[in-house]
Order: sequence, then structure tokens, then C-alpha cells
Amino acid sequence: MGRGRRPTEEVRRDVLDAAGALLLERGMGGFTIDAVATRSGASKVTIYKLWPSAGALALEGYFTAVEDTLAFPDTGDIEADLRTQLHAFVELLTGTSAGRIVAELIGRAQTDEHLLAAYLQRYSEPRRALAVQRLETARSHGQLRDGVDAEAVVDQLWGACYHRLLLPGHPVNRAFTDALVDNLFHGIHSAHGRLDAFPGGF
Amino acid sequence: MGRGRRPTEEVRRDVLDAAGALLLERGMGGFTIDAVATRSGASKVTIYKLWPSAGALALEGYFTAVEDTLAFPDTGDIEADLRTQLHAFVELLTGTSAGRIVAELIGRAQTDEHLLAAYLQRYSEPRRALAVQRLETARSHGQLRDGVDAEAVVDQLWGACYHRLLLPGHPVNRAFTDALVDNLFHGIHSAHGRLDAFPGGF
DNA sequence: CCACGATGTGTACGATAGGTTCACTAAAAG
DNA sequence: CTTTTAGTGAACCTATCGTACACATCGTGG
Repeated sequence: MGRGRRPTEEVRRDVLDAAGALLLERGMGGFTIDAVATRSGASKVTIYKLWPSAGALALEGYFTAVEDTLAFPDTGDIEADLRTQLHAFVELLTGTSAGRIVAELIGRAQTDEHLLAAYLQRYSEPRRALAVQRLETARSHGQLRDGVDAEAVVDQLWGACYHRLLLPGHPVNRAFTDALVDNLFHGIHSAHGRLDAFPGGF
Repeated sequence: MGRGRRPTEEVRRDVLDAAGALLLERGMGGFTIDAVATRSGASKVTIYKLWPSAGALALEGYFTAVEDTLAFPDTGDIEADLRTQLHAFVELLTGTSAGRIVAELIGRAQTDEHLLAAYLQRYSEPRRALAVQRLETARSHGQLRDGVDAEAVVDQLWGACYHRLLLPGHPVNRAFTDALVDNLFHGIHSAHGRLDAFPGGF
């Protein structure tokens, strides 16, 4: 690295690449501005100018490293689509180091307002919106009970997974997400059992 | 503070009091061993000897400051009891600074294994166990559908609240927890509506 | 009653990280 | 070509972590 100026876009890309790689290798524990600066060849001052906090940089680096393609399917069957989406979600969380990194990003976001804002805006809220939208479509097709709070459903499916991700000790797998869907679609109350529990009809 | 030795129990209490107060005042952001040492009058070395990490100390200080009396009611009506318990939970999270502190503790636990272990053992798992136990009682009384995963239900009620606590932007209030209970007890699927939706009976 | 070991205290120290300042220099704009 | 903009390297200050060492005092066994 010479002493003079380099094009901003080149620097920006180098820093994001380094940040993503560092995150995948060592997690948020070893993620420091100094380390990113050394690895990327950029100057600390430049990094401080381009990102408001180390957390915000980490989040953007994460997106650079992990192409985040969790499309939301719509086959017309809301229950099946939720299962499919949750299976893919579980796959992402457990198959790679993405689960640990996401947990650490959410963790640091609790004391880094810039990271929290970036996480909500770039990751969490768009995802929520997609899920709510799919649920509303299902409702308009008469597949959901009137009065169901779609936002609450999101918390009861993906939020439940995040709960186990952040406070480990219970598995996050297909059996779990299937149980989540079962509980919501079939209800947990014995007096409100499935209609097909009455094989002879009414 | 003289230079010599003080009784360990006295020191321990002073440190915990200082840790709890500091936590309530400034949150985990300003929570450092140095600050606790200064405030409590104890020596840093002593604190390092008595607690494995700053997070572990913070957790214990939190319990010292906030008497944690969230009893789990059993009136025989599982749905009503869950509502009652969740209302009290919401009250605790939003009425005081406990919500922010818990969020920050969980956040730091993501990069502090001692804190995570302590949190799970002293807070999270006992709570889970109480809830699961209450749900199992309800099941044995025929109030829950057979095959319901009680652990998953816990994630869908309290876990959903933690989700909104950690990723804010949506309210954590009685309307929300009531929606959580409604979704689980009445189901969200239109084809499995409430039996009392047929006023004329069968 | 007293000597001694266990243990907390004050102080200092090295290491790491955050964040800033400043002179220097090359890219970009005119 | 000249001027403006902006990244670079190096130094610096502060905060925090975690540890080392000598010292003082409490509790206990003789």
C-alpha cells in the first residue's frame, strides 16, 4: 500500500471482503477495526469514516460474504409454504456458521445502536414484511382465521427459532419447526381439536 | 478502605450491590470491572477471583437488585394461567429497566460463555422448566391436545416476547401476548376454527 | 495471647482496542 | 496543469482487561 489515496470504491470493496472473511473465520469475538484494517490494507481512519460502528461494518461484511437468498415460496398452501421456508431457515442456521454469526450480531446489537438500526432495516424488517405479506395473502384466500395477528405469527415461528439460537440447549431442527407449525395450525387446546378427529363428520 | 483484608462475605455483598446498582443505572454499556471495583470499594483482583467474567458478575448483580418473583399460577385453567403469567412477564419487561438489562445480558452472553452458562442455569432453564411443568399438568388434565410439544409452546410464548425485546420495533404488551395465546389455543387455520363458532351446536 | 497462614488491598504494569490528530500524497475534478 | 478531495501511515490518548507483587489484616491453631 503506497501512502497516497486509492479510489473509494476499491477501498470499500476490500474492507467489506476482509470484514466478511474475518467474521466467518473468527466470529464477532475477534472482529475489531484494527484487524479489518490490517487485513484489508485500508487505514483505520478511512474505515471510521465509511461506517458508523464496528457492528455496522460487520453486518455489511456478513451480507457481502453470505449471499442471502431465502426466497419465500407461494404454492397456494400456506401451511406447506411455512414448513418449506422454516426448513430452509433451519438449514441456513445450522448448516453453516451463519447461525453463530447472526446470534453474535444480534448480541452486539444490544449495545450498538448503529448495528441494531442496520440489522432491523437491512435484515429483520424486510424478512418480517415478506412473511407477513405471505400470511396476508393466505388470509385473503380464506386459509387463515379472521382476526389472526400475522405479526404475532411471525414471532411465534421465526422468533421461536431465534430464541433457541440465542439461548441454546434445545435443538433447532425440522422437528422443532414442524412442531411450531403444528401448534399454530392445529391449536394446542384439546377442546379445539382438528376437525378430522371426527372421522364420521357431524 | 484500609489496605488489609476484609471478610469475604462482606466484600461479596458489597460487590454484588454495586454491580446491581451500576447495571440499573447505566446498563451493560458502562458495566466494567473497574467501575464495579471503584464503586464497591473492593479490589479488582478480588473480583476476578470471585467471578469468572464481567458478564457472570452482572448476572448475579442483576438478581441481587431485582427480586425475581414471577410465580407460575395454577388455577386449573391453563389458558387463563398463561395469560396471567405473560401479563406479569410483560409488566416486568416494560415497567422497569429490566427489559433492557435482560436484553443486554442475553446480548453479551453471545460472546461470553460464562455468562451464557450462568444465564441458562440460573434464569432461563428454571423458568422453562416451570412453564413446561404447568403445561404437562394441563395435559394430564385433558386440557391440551395429545402430541403437543410443550417445549415448543414455551418458545412460541416467551420466546416470541424475547424476539420482540431483542429486535425492537413491535410492541411487547398485553395485546401481543393475548394474540400469542389466541393463536395457539384457537389455531390460525380457518378450517380448524373454534367450536363455539357453531352456536347451534352439532 | 500470639504467631502464622489465608486472603483482601493498593499500586503498578503490559497488552489490546477504540477513536482521533496530522502531515503527506495520489486520485479526481476543473 | 492546477485545485480540491480523500485515503495512508504513524503517532498519540484513553479505557479496559487481566496480572504481578508487596503489604496489611482477619481468623485460627498452639
